[in-house]
Amino acid sequence: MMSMNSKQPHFAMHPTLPEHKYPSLHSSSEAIRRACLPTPPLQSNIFASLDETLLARAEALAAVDIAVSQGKSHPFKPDATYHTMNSVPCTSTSTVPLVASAAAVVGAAGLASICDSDTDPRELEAFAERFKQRRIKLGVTQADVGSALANLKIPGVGSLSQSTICRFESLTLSHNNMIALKPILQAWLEEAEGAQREKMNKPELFNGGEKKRKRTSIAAPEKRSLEAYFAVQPRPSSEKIAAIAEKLDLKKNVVRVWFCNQRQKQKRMKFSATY
DNA sequence: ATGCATGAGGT
DNA sequence: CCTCATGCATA
Repeated sequence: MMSMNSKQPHFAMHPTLPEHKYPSLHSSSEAIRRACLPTPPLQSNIFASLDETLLARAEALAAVDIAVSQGKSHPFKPDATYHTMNSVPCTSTSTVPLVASAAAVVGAAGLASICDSDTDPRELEAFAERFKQRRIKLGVTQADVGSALANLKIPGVGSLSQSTICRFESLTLSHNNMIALKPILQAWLEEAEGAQREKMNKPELFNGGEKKRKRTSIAAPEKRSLEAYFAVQPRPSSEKIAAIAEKLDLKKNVVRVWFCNQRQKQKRMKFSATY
């Protein structure tokens, strides 16, 4: 009845990304990344047979894990910046569908060519910082930037949430995501600074929804167990997920999503290289 | 700032 | 069912 009718005006976001603008965020880059990956080693069959052993083992590990108190256990480091991740030998020379002439539009410096400098982690890091600094100077919040993006009228680009802007600034997005967003945010920045020079800007607001979504909260003990399982098998089968879900008394889908999110987390720029 | 969730596109 | 980009809700 009222499960999920109208949330927010889903502008033209992901579903309509004109694949002739940015290095198609999906498929291609995926293959490239995999090709560049060092080693996709074991961890598949060894655990196949001993399920129960695995679970027990993992929980035991979890216990030890917390006892030692994060000495080096999990792959995440909240402070690990990605400089060592320069493993981007994938010559970016392929994805440049020349949009040059459109330079007159936004001001010639926006989303034109995608050169090495745009894919360089260091450059992205530097840009993210400059971006935040200038954004603040403009007196604009992350949320403001997000909604203002829709005013740029860039084909295929709609608004973004405060979450995404925040993640961009803190580099907690995938490398590819950073690369795709950079030109857009850069265009906004220039636009905003130019507009301010003249007069003022016009903040954009949109409707207040109805229908709240509830966020499941996984308790610390369960989370520890999940982390332990994850350390041993990041991609459990449906059956294993079910087993884990039952042991931890969580809904199977919650567990499945938790693993998905955990995998994504590992791939974020800030965490990917250092572990 | 970040945890859990959704949906599109791919296997 | 997965990966990825994103977002709502919330600490």
